[in-house]
Amino acid sequence: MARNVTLKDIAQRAGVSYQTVSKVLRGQMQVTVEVQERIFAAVKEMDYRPNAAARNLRTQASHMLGYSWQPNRHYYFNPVLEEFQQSIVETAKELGYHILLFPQHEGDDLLKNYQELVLTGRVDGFILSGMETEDRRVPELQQLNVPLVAFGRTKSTHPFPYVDVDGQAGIYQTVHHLLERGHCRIAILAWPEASRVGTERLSGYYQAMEENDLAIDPVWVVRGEGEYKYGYTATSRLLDLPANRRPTAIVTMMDLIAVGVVHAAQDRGLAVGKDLAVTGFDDVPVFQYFKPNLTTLRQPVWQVGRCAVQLLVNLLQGKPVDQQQILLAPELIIRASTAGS
Amino acid sequence: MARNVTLKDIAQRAGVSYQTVSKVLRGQMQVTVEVQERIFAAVKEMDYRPNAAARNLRTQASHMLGYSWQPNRHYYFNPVLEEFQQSIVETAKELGYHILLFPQHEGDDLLKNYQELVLTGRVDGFILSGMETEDRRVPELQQLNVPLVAFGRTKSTHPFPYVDVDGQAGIYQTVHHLLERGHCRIAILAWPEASRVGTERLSGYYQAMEENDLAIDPVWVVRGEGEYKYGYTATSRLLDLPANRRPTAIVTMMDLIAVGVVHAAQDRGLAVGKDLAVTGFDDVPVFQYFKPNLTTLRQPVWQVGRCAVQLLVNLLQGKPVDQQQILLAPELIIRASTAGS
DNA sequence: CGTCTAAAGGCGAACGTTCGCTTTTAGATT
DNA sequence: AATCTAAAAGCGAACGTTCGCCTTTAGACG
Repeated sequence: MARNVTLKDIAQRAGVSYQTVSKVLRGQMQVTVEVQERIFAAVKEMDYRPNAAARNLRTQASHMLGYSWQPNRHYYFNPVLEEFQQSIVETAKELGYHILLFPQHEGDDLLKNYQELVLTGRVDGFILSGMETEDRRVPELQQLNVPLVAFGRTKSTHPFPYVDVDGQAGIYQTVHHLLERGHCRIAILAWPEASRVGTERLSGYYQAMEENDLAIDPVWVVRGEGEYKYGYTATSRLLDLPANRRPTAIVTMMDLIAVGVVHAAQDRGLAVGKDLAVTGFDDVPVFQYFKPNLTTLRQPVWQVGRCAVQLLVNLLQGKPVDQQQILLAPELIIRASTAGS
Repeated sequence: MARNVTLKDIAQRAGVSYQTVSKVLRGQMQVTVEVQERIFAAVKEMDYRPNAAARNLRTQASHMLGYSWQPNRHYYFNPVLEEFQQSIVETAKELGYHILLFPQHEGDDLLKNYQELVLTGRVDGFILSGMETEDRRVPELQQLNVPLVAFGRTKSTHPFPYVDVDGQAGIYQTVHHLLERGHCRIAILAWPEASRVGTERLSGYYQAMEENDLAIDPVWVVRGEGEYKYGYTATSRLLDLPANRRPTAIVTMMDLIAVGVVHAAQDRGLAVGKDLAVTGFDDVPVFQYFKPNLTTLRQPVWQVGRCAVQLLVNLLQGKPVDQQQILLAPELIIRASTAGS
């Protein structure tokens, strides 16, 4: 590979000192028009690019952001990963940053891995996703004094910058939609009590039901873990209830769970959308090939990525930020699974 | 953030010159046991990490690999992305490298983007995936003299290092399996003639059929583009054939296409697995929730990632490599969609 | 006892920037 | 015509490494 073009090469050709070239290129210095033109011409002709390592060394910043997510331990199926990655890469690029990949496996020694990246100066800050209720990453990074922005909140009392989707508003909207369709016995497959996201979404359900003065049978609120199977078994139990307590609609917090619900209903000969309404969460693209198509909440993943990167970069550059905690509303997509009869 | 610990800090504490510390830490120099112990003790106590930017500047290498893939332009659904990313990150880490994210959108000015990364010295080489038959990235990167390893081949006559899955062997195996199950009218939904991968996989079909002295009705070999819809419409046409020419098994090159096939068959009241055998390609995890489960070819994605990174790093470090073109066999996973009657 | 040798460690320089201060130049002001 | 001032450009130093060569030291040998 040919030796790289440096500031000195440009300076020589333009007949100025190399420091002047540096300043002119970054707009830190005023020079006569001729000099400026000579410099820009030389840059163009020689195809000069500033050396990243030298710049990083001098400015003590890498212009790299680490992106950390927690891979699903069971199998590879992360509906928002690709979209999110693309949005953060694109936004970072616009702001002059790059994204370094940094998956965080179950058993990994977190602290050590993060230190490795931070103390070597390889990254300036982190974007975290796949947040858990009690996420170890947040306190540990904060202790290291590393700027971070998370996609999602934790239970932590210590405030930190995040961008999240307003699950409460989303579920509220969903339940509202079902009420409009005439349902009044609505069940919800929630998550364990310890789940922060779950609890918050559930409150959207309570809110909508209360606003319409509907009594909630305690058995309609199911708490449980798991995905497809959870949806299937929980639904079987709900459908075993006597007719006057049996729900006519089931709200879930994940498309895959909703698919479990659909299958449980179909296995009993029920027509989903007609005999039973079902809703999901996430709008996973591939489920468009399931019948019936799912009414679901689409997260504004792209926008979350944009906000997160913008926020992080502002923090890094010491710019004032108006909001360190951002909440975005999901969009209700109405499809056949709640079509009504 | 506290000032970073440097070689000089360690040197001072250990009572040697900082250059000596550098050499000892990298095993380039022999010193007395006492000195060595003093150095290691100081490193440990002060938690020293070499500064990446300084090291990169001096060694003219970034120890970063760019990972470039071409996002699906229609929607986000890349079954192997996450697994592949994790395998390359893990392998890179073992070899002292990091992965920089670099999605390549449709309309992007390739050359400019790559130059940006390479000429600034931000990455040492590239891992490419999502290869197209005539992939512009390969010649352009080669012209820039940038080391690369691809996941997949192109039609290019110019040889380049790649790791790929042996689609011919995979389809051969699949057809062989169907023959054993007693099928002899086997159709295949191939890709357009221009597709390199498609043509190669198709040859596995011809090979298996010929070895068993089976005549191939030309209408069984369908060429077409698209995904789900292609599977659906092509199947409808095949099932319209008169009984003595109608295939009893359909081989596809993608799970999603296979799902289209399954739906087309089911819509005519056929029982897939019994009346019609169907096979996919990729073993997309989420299709385990489709009925019937698909017989499919699982790509050794993790191993591909490992090989690709190892190969690239060897090339970068000028180590001798025995094989620049690596072919790995996919694994046939037999499930209900070819169960037989 | 002087000389040679290898091992142990030191030292200057360079990688390509950016930063802050100094010098030169040209034009305006007294 | 001497002085002042701001604009234009230059210059040395530093960021934290690695590299190659040089110096010192101690022990072996004739």
